[in-house]
Amino acid sequence: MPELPEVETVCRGLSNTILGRKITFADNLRPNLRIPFPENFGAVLKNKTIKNISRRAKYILITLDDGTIIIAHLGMSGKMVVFPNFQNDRQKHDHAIFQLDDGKELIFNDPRRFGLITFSDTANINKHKLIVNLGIEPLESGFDGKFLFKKFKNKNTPIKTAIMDASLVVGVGNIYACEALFRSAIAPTAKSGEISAAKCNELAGNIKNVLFEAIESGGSTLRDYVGSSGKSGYFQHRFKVYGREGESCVSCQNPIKRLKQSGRSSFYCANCQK
DNA sequence: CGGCGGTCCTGTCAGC
DNA sequence: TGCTGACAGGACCGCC
Repeated sequence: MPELPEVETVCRGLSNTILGRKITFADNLRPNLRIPFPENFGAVLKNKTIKNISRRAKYILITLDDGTIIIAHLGMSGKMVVFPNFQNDRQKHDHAIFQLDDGKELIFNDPRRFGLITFSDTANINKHKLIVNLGIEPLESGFDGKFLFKKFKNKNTPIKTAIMDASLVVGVGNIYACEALFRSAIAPTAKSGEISAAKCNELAGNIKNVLFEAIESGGSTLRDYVGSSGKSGYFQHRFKVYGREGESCVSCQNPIKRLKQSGRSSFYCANCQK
């Protein structure tokens, strides 16, 4: 999936292309993704105008002129792509379509169906089940070394698992967790409670930097991620450890290793990261 | 409550 | 060529 930089790239792309447009027709092409589509999906959206597009964690929030908010998540394999014309043929795994008053069409496609689309509204969005327990945004100023040091106190959880915990900090997925730990020279298995205040500062800074740089590069494309314009990202060419098992460390030339933590692959340099 | 494993689903790739 | 198993960007849920 898209991690935070990819979702941010999609949001920016959508803002540039569909903001202010009216939805003339919308439909879900199957009853559910990870959760069921809302009842009356098309009827609720018809003739509503798109007033705002934002992001909270990896959720895309599309606010309409009546206060309805479309909550969309791309899961592991989801895409939201704007086409210049209404499409005659539906592609495999197209699950929802939004036709706009300027003739463009927004399509939600998700092979693995780990994504979701549901509704909330401006009065209730912060209380929404999917939103209410989310932790701090990593690119906001409140996310810093002090914050991490405080949260990590007395925690036995491996640092990699901790920074991927969305109730602590959102949007740090497997790729950027690995990359930020490498930049900080911290082993993914290090106990979070044993990370010094100085190292927490370094780590918070590197999480921000790696996310910023990835957003600047239009995200990372592994298999088939594309932004809302259908373009690939470029940050994957700058991975130092992710997906590089057996290749040499860019810093010390020792081979990059891989291990499983909470069911996810962690890539790291055992020599550089302690 | 914290932490971990299983699970949802399809697609791709390596190995035999 | 075709089968099988491992693995993939996420995150919820339930179990200890």
